[in-house]
Amino acid sequence: MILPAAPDAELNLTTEKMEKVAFILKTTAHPTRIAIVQLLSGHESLSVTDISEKLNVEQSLLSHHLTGMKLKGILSSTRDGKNIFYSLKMREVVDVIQCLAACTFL
Amino acid sequence: MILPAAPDAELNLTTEKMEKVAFILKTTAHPTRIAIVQLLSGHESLSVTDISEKLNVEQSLLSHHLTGMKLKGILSSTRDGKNIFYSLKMREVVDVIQCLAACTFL
DNA sequence: CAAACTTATGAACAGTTGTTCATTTATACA
DNA sequence: TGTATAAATGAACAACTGTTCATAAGTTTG
Repeated sequence: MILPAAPDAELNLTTEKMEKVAFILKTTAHPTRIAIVQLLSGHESLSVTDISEKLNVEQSLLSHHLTGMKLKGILSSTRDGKNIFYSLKMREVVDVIQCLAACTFL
Repeated sequence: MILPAAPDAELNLTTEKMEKVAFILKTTAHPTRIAIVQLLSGHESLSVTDISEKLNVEQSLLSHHLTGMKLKGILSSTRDGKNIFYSLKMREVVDVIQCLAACTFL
């Protein structure tokens, strides 16, 4: 059973975990990548072309972002014919973004 | 009233908010800075020397991290005599780290 | 198989970030 | 006022990141 964190609980991470958390944060910390997460949070999966059109990001640049995020475990992909479909693998990042986005002062 | 996010809720952020979220994530995405947040989550405030000793980070480097985090609104500081005490201003980052840290696969 | 389409890759480059070191500023106290 | 202590600053530099461009690789269809 996973206990929900009490408000303002004291953190208690090992060095290793801090590095992993930093890694995930870093991987997500970019407007385009957040937009990708946001978009995929509302769709089971989308092709590169879909994402490129919806976000208005050029193919090559998007591909770099996508492959990076896949490499780091945030996304997964499968090919269907000519298309490659990406989907959210690490759904927790949605919660993280949600959490920060809920901050009234932003 | 702020509603808690439903599990796997769809994100819906404006471009501006995505940039702000990215900014916060980026500011936090570093093992030392996460360690700082962790440490301060358990103390009202700590001096630079306190933090330096507890985290084993050299004074100047720590100062760079601290002033950066303060500049970006994550920390605040007040002087008391020779010491400068830092404390957590944006407590939401604790929740963000908490959330990610709770991922079982980390 | 050639042409069209979709996505990935790699080189190149600018810009940013993390770190170290030396120096400076601010405060306390003898 | 001089010395000690605490923290900030700035220059310098290596490492990393984001972006563009040109090209390659995989797939479908004629």
